[in-house]
Parts: sequence; structure tokens; C-alpha cells
Amino acid sequence: MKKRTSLKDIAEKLNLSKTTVSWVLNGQAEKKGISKNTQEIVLNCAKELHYQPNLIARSLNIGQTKTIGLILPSISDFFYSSIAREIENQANLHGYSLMIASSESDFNKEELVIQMFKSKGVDGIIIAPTKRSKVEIERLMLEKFPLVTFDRYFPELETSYIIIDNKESSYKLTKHLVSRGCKNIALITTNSYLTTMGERNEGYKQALLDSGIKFNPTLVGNVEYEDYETKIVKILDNIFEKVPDVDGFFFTTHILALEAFLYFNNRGIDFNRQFQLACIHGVSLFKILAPKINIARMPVADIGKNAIDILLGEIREKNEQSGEKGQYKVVLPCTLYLNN
Amino acid sequence: MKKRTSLKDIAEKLNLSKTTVSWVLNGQAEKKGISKNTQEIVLNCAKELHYQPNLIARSLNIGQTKTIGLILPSISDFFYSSIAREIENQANLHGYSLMIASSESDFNKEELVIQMFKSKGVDGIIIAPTKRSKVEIERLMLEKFPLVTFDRYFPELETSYIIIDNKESSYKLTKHLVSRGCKNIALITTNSYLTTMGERNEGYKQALLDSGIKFNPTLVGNVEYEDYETKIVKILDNIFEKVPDVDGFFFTTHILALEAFLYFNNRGIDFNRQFQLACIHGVSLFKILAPKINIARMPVADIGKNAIDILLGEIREKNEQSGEKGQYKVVLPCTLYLNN
DNA sequence: CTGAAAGCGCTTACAG
DNA sequence: CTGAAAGCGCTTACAG
Repeated sequence: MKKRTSLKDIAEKLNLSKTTVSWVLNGQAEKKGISKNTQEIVLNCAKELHYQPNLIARSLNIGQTKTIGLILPSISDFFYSSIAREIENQANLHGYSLMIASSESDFNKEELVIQMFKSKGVDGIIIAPTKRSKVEIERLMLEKFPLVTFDRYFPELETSYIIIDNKESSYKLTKHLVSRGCKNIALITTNSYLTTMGERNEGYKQALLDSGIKFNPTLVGNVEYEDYETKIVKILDNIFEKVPDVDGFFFTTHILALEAFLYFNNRGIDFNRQFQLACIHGVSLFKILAPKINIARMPVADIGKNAIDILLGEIREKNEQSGEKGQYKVVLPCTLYLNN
Repeated sequence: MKKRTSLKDIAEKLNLSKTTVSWVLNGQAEKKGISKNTQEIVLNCAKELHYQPNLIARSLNIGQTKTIGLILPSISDFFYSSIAREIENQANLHGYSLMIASSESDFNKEELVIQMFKSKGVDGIIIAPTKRSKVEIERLMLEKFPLVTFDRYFPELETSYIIIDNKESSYKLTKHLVSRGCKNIALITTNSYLTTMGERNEGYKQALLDSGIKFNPTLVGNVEYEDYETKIVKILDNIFEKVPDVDGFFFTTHILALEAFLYFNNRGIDFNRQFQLACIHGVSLFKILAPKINIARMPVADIGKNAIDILLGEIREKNEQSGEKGQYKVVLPCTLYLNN
């Protein structure tokens, strides 16, 4: 097995020092005043031997890996994989690679992943955190480790974060359903302990309040994350039983909407005709499944771009050891698509 | 800024050598006969100082990163993100983390990613390759770099790979459409230069041949990858114009099917009633969109598990420098879901 | 039962 | 214009 060619190999072959070779290969040749001739020789030799630097060694030396860690609840969720894509693109533009891990909304796994990423030397972490993972997150804060959360955040912690205007979008969607004549709007939501979801629920309530409609707890279906496919069935059954004249549905995630559509379909319910619908975020298939659904579309590209920009900013700050670490809070607006 | 605690810190604090501390912390204490007492002291101190090993340093030393690189055409494609999820889970079980990159089906980007992953020291690469990326792949082969391709493969190269029974599944699906009475089955496919797709196309042709139906090139719609949303419209328009009595559609990917459904929908075509449908792979929404579509479901979990098992096998082989590198070829069957 | 020392492949202050 | 040498934080043969 032929070993990879190293700086040393090139240096020995050329009777130069590793220093010189390193400088040339890192574009410091001019600054260090290496002769044109030497530069050329080194470059040629490197190409010839197909030199690829060992970035591990460099990382150990400079304390940076040019890698960032991305932690998502689940990479196979369409929203998160879209975000991942944006973040990857943006990271690439700045010369960074991505380590990805799914927390499966399990805070034990999340803590393990954070530790692993740190051990493996990522320069920063972007995370859509699970509720309880505060221990490791707080430690990251203490260490001033570059970190940005998105989609979710901890009001009590001073991490940078990027979220959407949850309450406002929910408010507007609900208001719109009311304006379309709805009196009994069901709220289908999940993980209400997340501030993100709490805010969406509040928007719904506030809209009802402002419209003079009494909030009816029976119309709230809180679908727990695990095994939601079966849970939502019971929840919807219950709503139809207790409030037969339900006339609208507000879904706080597209996953819930899709699952509900399956339910309606199985029950033979012509949901597009019978109900006004609204949802936070949407997928292109809604055009077929529910052409008249009202959507607050999340700014996926913006979320990704902001996440990287802020994280790289924090990394820069840290390297310049400017002492204080800033906190960047970004609230991005959703784009509303309202029908009629 | 407090520096992370290192082996040296612990050693100095305890008046022990780095050697001893390292052995204890790596579970080699018994083998090396470290006294129980020393073990305890070290472990406690490590916990107290919240020691987290610098895996970069270890990697540089042992030449392994316990990280594998995953290269996908696009992480936001549901099929690939599902695979990514399986691979991540399997990798985690074996103590590996994942670096992920999207090639965007661009072989230049793919080559860059491969080089980057190698430079960053991944122990092996799992890739769904783009047609032309053979240069770097061949180099990986030459270097006996642990590598497995999935979904696609290169017949001329001796890489390990995992594919599905493309021809057979396509054959059976097409045959089924024929048995349901179809005479004019359109084939909607993409990237036909990929062996994967070539095989699917062949299965279709073979089924027609065996059924005594003449192959009609006009019924073949080859949707190129870039900008497929608009291209498929033209292609479908063309088919309807030239072969108005088209009575069946075989889609070689679920993406194409979904896009076609959008088209049908926009044109007001009641496709579920008018046509027999078949598709390689499916998504749960098909239950609503096209309840009677015939599916050959890809074994996502199996693909992921096999990919990791084979890759880890190759990594092991390489470390044991057993000289020869085996080639593992796995062809997994799809599960057919046929209606009526 | 424990330690001194070399080495993994780079970078970089220092010296000339 | 170029080089010798230390160091990043680990692991591990070797020695005792």
C-alpha cells in the first residue's frame, strides 16, 4: 500500500524544507518572498505526486477544521432536509464542510452528538434543539462555542437563533379562516412545550379572541411526536365526535396536515369542500391535495443563509478572541398564500 | 478563554504520565495492569475537569477518523434523505459519524467533494455517483480506498455496490399494466445514461416484447434532470398529442410520478380513472393521490444497512492490510404492491 | 505497575 | 530568499 504523499515527500524530493513547500502550497509564497522558480518547481511536483494535504494535521495545528456540525431532529423530514441543503450550499461557498446528525428529538442523543461533534473538532454547531438538551447547550454557551439554533430556541439562554414569526403568521392564518366564515376552527398541533409551537398556538388563540370567538379546548388536538400516525387518528376522531360542526383546520406543521389528509381520505371525508384549511409551511403537493389551503411558507433559503452567516460570524469573533460573544436574534417573516 | 483540558492537564495534576492517563481513559487499564486506585483517580479527575478527548489528535495518530463520507445527488430528495437517515443510524451503531455532501448531479462538484472528504480523512465513502465522476472514483479504487456506491454503479469498475433489481421490478410492473389491459404504456424516465435507469427502461421494453406489444419510441419520455418541472410538461403534452389513446404510465422514479400528477391535475385529467399507473418507489401520499398505482418499493433500510456493513468491512480489510480488497455486489429486491 | 520519548503531518515564529 | 525546530494533543512501542 503506497502511502499518501506528504509535504515531507515533496521537500525531500526537491531538496527544500517543509517550510518552503508549505508556504508555496498555501499561497503564502509571495508574502514570504519565495522565488518564482522555486514556486513553480514545488507546484509541479505537488501536482505530479498528486499531493492532497492532510487536513487533519493542519487542523490539529491551527485549531480549526473548516467543518461545521448540523443537528436536526430528523434528516428525512422534508423541511429539515431542505434546510440542510441550503446550509450545505452556503457552507460550501465559505469553504466549510458539514457533519450531520439527527437527534430524533431525543435529548440524550442530542447531548451525545454535541459532545461527539466537539470532540471531532467542528468549528461551530447549528442545531434545531430538542426541549431538554439544555445541559450541553449551556456548556457550549459557557465555553463561548460558536452556536446558532434555528426553528426552535431557548428564551432563557443567550444563544443566537433564527426563527420565524410564529405567532404573527398563525394569527393571520387563523384570522383568514375566520374571515372565510369559520366558527369552529380546530387547532392541530404538536410538541406544545416547544416555544415555537407555543407561539403558534398563541397566534391562533389571539386571533379567535380578536374575532370574538370563544376558545374551545376541545378543538385543540395536540399530537405527540412519537407514533403520531396513530395518535392523530384518535385526536381527529375525538374532535369530530365532540364538535361535529367543526368547519376549519389550522395545522401547525405540514406533517400534521399531510397526516390529516390521509385520515380524511380514509374516512371518505371531502375535506377540501367541507373545511377551510390553513397550515404553517407547505409542500408542492398541496396544489393537488388541498388546492385551497392557506399557507404561511417558511423562508427556507433565508433560514439557511442566516444560520451560516451568523455562525461564521461567531467563529470569526472567537478566533479574533474579541472577548465578548454577541447574540444575534433573527425573526424571519413567512410568506402568506391566502385563497379567495 | 479557558482552554480545553487535555491529557497533559490531567497527568500533571495527578503527577502521572500521559501514558498512564491515556491507557485508563481508553479502557486499556486492565490490559496494561494499571492499579485500581490509579484508575479511579484518573477517571474521577477526567470527569471533574470534564475531559473530552481531542479526536483530531487521535486521528492524526492512528490514521482513522471514525467518520464516513456520504455523497448524494441531493439531500433534499426524499429517497436520498431516507437513505441518509438509515446510513446515519447504522453508522452510529458502529461508532461512526457522517459527513454529508450533495453533488447536485454535477461531476465537478462530486470530484471536489471526494477530494475534500479524503483530505479531511474520512475512513470511507458511500456515494450515489453521477455518471462521469469516474476519474476520482478510479483513483479511489487504485488507492484501495474503502468505497461503496449505491443506487447507481459503474459496470466497468470493481467497486462494491448496492443496487435494486431494476430490470426485474420494471419488468413486473410493466407486465402488470399489460395484464390490466394496457396497450399503450408511456415510459416516463430520466437520466437514461445511468445504468440504473437503463435497466429500468430495459425491463419495460422486455415486458412489452414478451407481451407481444410493439415498442413505440413516441411513448418514451426522457426527462432530463435539470429543470425537469418544465421539461416534463412538454414531454407529456407531446405524448398526449401523438398517442391520444395512451392508457398507462410507468414512472421510473417517484419524483417523476409526483410531477406528472401535478401536470394531470393542472390539465384537469382524472388520471386515476383514465390510466393504469406504475412507479418505482413510492411515497405515502400515493395513498391519496393515486390509490391504485402499482409500486415497486425500494428497500431503503436494507440499502442503508448493506452500505454500512460493506463499507465497514472494507475499512477493516484495509486496516488489516490483508492485501486484496474484495468487491461486494448486492442486488436487493423491491417489494411489489400491485392492485387488483 | 508506570514513564520517557518518538511520531502522526502539518504550521509558524524565529533565525539567518 | 530559505531552513531548523518547536508544537498541536494524542498513541504506543520500548524500557524498567
